[in-house]
Amino acid sequence: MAQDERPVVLLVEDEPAQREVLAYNLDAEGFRVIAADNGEDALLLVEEEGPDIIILDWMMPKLSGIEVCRQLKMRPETRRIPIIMLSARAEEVDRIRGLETGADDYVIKPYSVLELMARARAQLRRVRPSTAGVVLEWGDIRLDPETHRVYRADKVLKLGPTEFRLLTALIEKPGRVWSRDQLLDRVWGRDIYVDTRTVDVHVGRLRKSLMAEGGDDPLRTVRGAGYALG
Amino acid sequence: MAQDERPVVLLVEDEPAQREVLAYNLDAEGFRVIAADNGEDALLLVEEEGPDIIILDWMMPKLSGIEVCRQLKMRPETRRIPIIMLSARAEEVDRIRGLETGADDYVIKPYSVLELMARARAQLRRVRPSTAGVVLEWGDIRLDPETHRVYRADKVLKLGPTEFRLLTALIEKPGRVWSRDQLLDRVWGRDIYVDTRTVDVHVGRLRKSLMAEGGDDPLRTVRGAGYALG
DNA sequence: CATCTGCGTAACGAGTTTGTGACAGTTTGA
DNA sequence: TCAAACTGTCACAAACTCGTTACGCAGATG
Repeated sequence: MAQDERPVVLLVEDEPAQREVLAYNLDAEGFRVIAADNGEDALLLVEEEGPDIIILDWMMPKLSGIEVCRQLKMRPETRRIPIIMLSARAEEVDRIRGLETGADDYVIKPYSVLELMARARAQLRRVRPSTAGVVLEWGDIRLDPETHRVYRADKVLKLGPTEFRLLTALIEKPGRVWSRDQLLDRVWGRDIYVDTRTVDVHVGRLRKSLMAEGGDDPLRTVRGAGYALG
Repeated sequence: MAQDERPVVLLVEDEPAQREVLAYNLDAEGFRVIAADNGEDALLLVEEEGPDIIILDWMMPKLSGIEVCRQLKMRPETRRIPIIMLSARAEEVDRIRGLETGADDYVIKPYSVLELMARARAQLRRVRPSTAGVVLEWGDIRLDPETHRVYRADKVLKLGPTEFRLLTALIEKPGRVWSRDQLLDRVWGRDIYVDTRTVDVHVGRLRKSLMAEGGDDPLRTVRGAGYALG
């Protein structure tokens, strides 16, 4: 799942004027917009960019919106991306067809831009509910206490329980140096007896995990004092 | 909670084999099915049961589907019930005629059962948009608290009561990690004494049910912390 | 330079946590 | 009433983590 700040919308519309208006509004709405003016390019962009939602015009050169929709909804790895269809035809029959091909919603031209924005947001909420809790961040490292997930540069990292608690302790006050004893208190618990060298080992393991996908070492060793994040 | 809040479909088809197949699928799709094998009975059942949607065969003894449709669409108290017509004739002329009589949609035999189901759902959504109240969704998993039904990729899953409650708890905040104790509180009840390992077993059972029709494991085990959906 | 102290890390066995099949008791529905 | 479905517990295996130790390197000290 793309964990960029802004959700990515793929806008597929062959009419440049329409495309520009929509792109502008979607951008203002907080989406990152990528666009295509035909079905073939659209399918390619889906693979390359993995958008969070797709807005798809019905009539298009090369590959119709219906066909693009059908193909995307057949593949397991893309079927979960919400698709909103745009059409100039108002007939009820068309509406039904649109739903049949698997489109998640359907807007008839001329539409209100606000309505389309609202529907886009609704679809996005449905598939990718926002984790509204507190997220701790430092640099490109993000730690979500609620989901117990740690990201670096938008990639999910795999940490052991102690590594997770250690990082939580460090990221709460970035830059601050903690002695080994302080860390033992905070991470292991006040009354547990563990050798202070254990801290070194776990800092080492955390370093390795944080750098598993590349990137600098974000942990700072302060000789004679302890450790800090940043 | 209402025991049977399922939408009612009236299935009118004189061919027993066809009727059975459709009835089975409609049931699996979440409809309560009532059936008739001729037009006269159909009209009676509409009065007695007030179905939410009607699937109507074209050719039938006593009173043809066209005639039933026309009569229903003339009466104000029944005209709003969506009607889907089935026909063996593929000619476009028939299609138009069907729509003229007031049918809301039209399916030509041989049809894909899935297609018919999709159209039935679409019609129902159109007339009765808030039929289901809140539906909880995550990815391709859908849970309808009102009908007590769980779908994955549009297929109905069979869950035990505890599995259902467990999934409900998890899907309310997708991604969030719940400790075993929290889950015991939420799913089993605050003051019940149950071993925490029971949670593991039910998570295992839920996993099995969710993956019965294929698909990834949507449940995440967070070692030392608990479980999460996604 | 020789020595000393602190730190990084591979390796390892012990201990913990989790997954799961089996089972007996209970509930549900026909 | 009976059969089927469901529940909670247990036991065992597998997977995973933990803390410790030992050894080598780097900086500091003199």
